[in-house]
Order: sequence, then C-alpha cells, then structure tokens
Amino acid sequence: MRGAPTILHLDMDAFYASVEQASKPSLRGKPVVVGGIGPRGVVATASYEARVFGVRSAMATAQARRLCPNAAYLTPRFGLYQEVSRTVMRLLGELSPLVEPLSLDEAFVDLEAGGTEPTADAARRVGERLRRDIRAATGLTGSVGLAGSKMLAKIASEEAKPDGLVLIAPGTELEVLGPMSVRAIPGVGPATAETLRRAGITTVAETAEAGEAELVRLLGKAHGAGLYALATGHDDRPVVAERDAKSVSVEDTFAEDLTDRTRVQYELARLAERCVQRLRAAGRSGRTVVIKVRSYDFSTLTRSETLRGPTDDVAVVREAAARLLDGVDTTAGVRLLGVGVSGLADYTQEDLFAQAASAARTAPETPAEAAPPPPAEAPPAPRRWSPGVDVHHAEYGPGWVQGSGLGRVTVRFETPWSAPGRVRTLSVDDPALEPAEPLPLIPPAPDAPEAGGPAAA
DNA sequence: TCTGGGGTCCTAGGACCC
DNA sequence: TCTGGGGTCCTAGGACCC
Repeated sequence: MRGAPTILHLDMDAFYASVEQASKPSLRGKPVVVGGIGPRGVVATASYEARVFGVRSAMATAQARRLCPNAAYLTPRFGLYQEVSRTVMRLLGELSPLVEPLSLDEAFVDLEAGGTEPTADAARRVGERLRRDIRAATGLTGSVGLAGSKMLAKIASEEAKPDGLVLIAPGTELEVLGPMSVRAIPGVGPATAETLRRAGITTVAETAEAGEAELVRLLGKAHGAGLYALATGHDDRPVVAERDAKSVSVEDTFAEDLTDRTRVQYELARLAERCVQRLRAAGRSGRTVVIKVRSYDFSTLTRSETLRGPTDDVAVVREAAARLLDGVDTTAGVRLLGVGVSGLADYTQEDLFAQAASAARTAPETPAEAAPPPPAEAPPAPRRWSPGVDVHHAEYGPGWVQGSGLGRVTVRFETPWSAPGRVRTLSVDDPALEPAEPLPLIPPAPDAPEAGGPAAA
C-alpha cells in the first residue's frame, strides 16, 4: 500500500454500447444492447438506458428482449472496439510506461512510475485531465479510480461510474472498505460469497474479523490468505506491463445441439484450424491441446493432451483434437465445442517432431484437403446482414443494418458525425448495398498532427 | 427461447523421479 | 520384515473476470 493514491484504474463506461451510440447518432440516449443475437446469445454490454429496464451483462439476450423490447440489439464489432481501445491505451501510455491492460476497456496505470508527483492533488489532476483527453479523442466517457493499491483503485472506479472520478485517500481504506459487501473485493464471486455467507460473513469488515486461519479453512490456502490480505487493505501487487498470453482458445455454441457424430468431428476440426490461425498470428506455438465439450444439459468436460514439443502445425493440433474427441460420448447432443492450446512458447522453439510428421505426409498440406469434408447437410452460406454492421449503398451512402428478414434488410443511413439519419428498406440482394468498414467516431481533422505520434516531452 | 467467448489462477490426485 | 518424503509434470475441474 502506497502513501499516495498514485495507482490509477480506468474503466470505460458501458464500453461496447457507448461505442455503438457514438457511432450511430439515432441510438444516442436510447437503450442499446450489444451481444449475441442468436437463440442462445447473451448480453455483452447494455447501455445505461437499457440497464434501467434490468438488462445486465451475461444475461440471456432472450430475457433482455422480454425486459426491454424496444432496445436496439446489435452484434459486437470487435474490430472497432479494438481501434477505440488502442486510442485510449495510447493516452494511458502518455501518463506512464507502466500500463497494465485488463481488457479492451480497462487498465491500471502506475502514475508514480510516470513521474506524477506522489500527492493526492497531483493524482486527481492527472485523472481529470485523462478523462477530458479520452472524451476529446473518442467522444466516450470513462471512470477513474485512484488509490494506493490496485484493489482500491478498482473499487474506486466502480464507485465513480458512470463518468466520474473517485480517489480513496491513503489512511481511509478500511473505513471505506469495511461496510462494503465482500462481493466488492475482486476475486469474490457467487460461490465464495455463498461459502462466506454460510459462515455468517457478508461484509469486508466481517471478513477481516474472521481472521486468516478461518478464511483459509473455509476457502483453501491461496484464496483464503489472499482474501484476508485484501480485506485488511494489504495489496502490494505491482502494475505489470504487457504480460504474454498463456493460452489461446476458440469455441462455438451451436444454435441447435449437434447429434451427428460426423458433424461434431467436422466442427471440431474447423475450430482447431481457427485456433491455430490465432496462435500463428500471435507468433506462438504451444504444447498442450485441449478440447471442450458442453452437452445439451450444460454439463461441460475438457480433455487435454501434451505433445512432446510445442507446435503451431494445423494438422498436429487437429489430429490431437480428433484423438481427444474419440474418448468422449456425444450421442446425447453437443451444445458447445472448443479447442485450445496452452503451454505456449515463442515460435523460436522449433518443433522437430511436428516437422517430421508434416514432412512424412506426401499430400500438399492445406486445411481443406486434410480436414474431414463438410457434412452434406451443412447449409449454404446466404448473404448475412447482422444487426449493427456497417454498410455502404451506392446511392444512399454509409449506414448500418437495423434488421433483416423475409428477403428484406432495413438500413439506417447515418454516420458518427451526422444528424440521426433515415431508414430505408432494401432487398437483401440489392447489388448497390455492400458491407463496409466502420467509420471513425471522431472525424479525422485534416491539419491535425498525426494521431499516433509520440507524447510531448 | 436460460446460461457467449476469451482468458487467468488454483486445487487435487496420480505418475514419476531422486 | 515395511511402506520416506519432496518436487515436478500432467490431467480434469472449478471459480472468477471482462
């Protein structure tokens, strides 16, 4: 715990939904829900207008629709969120070399390592200026927490939401923390909270009073000791910049359970290919292949196999996945399949074993040839217009898909910096209508200095 | 119309080695 | 005859986070 509140936690407000509102003028001030829109979709982010109706992250989209039928339901546009995130992270990088991103919309910053004077006033000034800079650069709001430790900075930003700043002065931690629900402590989820509740512990103060030995008895060594430290305000975890990923995985939930074994094998092979694509894109290779199978009843199992050396070979991963599937009964129906690779190494480590295996195959190595063929009943891919995606029309210009069905697609023609636009209904086959790239939230200023330039000294 | 997708960390048992 | 103890790796599952 530091003597000055120089650990900053930034959390963007309702990030995905806010990006959509910034991008689509007609949705500003209206309920917006971003997430899976299929029959088994869940909510990723709800705008504050949608939260009024009880819509929450991780809720089934079907339930959200019942609670808030008039919201706009949009599929995520991760590419755009990543771009906005890079802009925000760049601003954080101007504050300190020590920036630890937790996700696209959240990060810790060690202000002291960036030369901010270690006082509450200086930290507050930096936090407020950051919020202004984020708004200017992206049009979005973020909430800032400032404290002498990571945990308290995170709790502070939560208290600050939306669009605020909270600073917890060193020395007041236990006062602030004590009355809070133990759920406020990061790492305490539903299961831990229930275990503690059965022991009569519901607040942070009660957690601290229980003592370390009792918490270890209830929760196990690591979790119990860790929780005791946090509940008593002890948190010396440093802000750590850029940690290497330890695993890469992909998974798909199917609109309907799969029962045909051949189809299950085919989907698993495709997932293995996607997983390896991501692995290679990251310039990594891995030694342990994991498959995940979730059944019709939501019961989930994993099977893993560790190879002799790291690989980034599609065929090796696909074959390992297929072997692992051999030991799994899928006759009752498969809801989800996943493939992952862990035990990652930098690709510099050559995989002689996989290379030998690859060389032994005489056929040219392309995924399409090596993989099982798609089952005959696999549907052809029709032209898909997902709600929320960007389009461009030769006559009407840029817009986004509001919805589609029955051979029609409704498009609202507007841009992030236009007035709310009007809706037109077109044929899904309209040759003048094309998918488009997202437009920047802030119109690029022609004479502005380069956006990605280095920070001023 | 219940329950996504991408991660991290921890636990616990068995194998295996010294 | 009796039956160490510690360390590491592997596998499976579970809690948690965004």
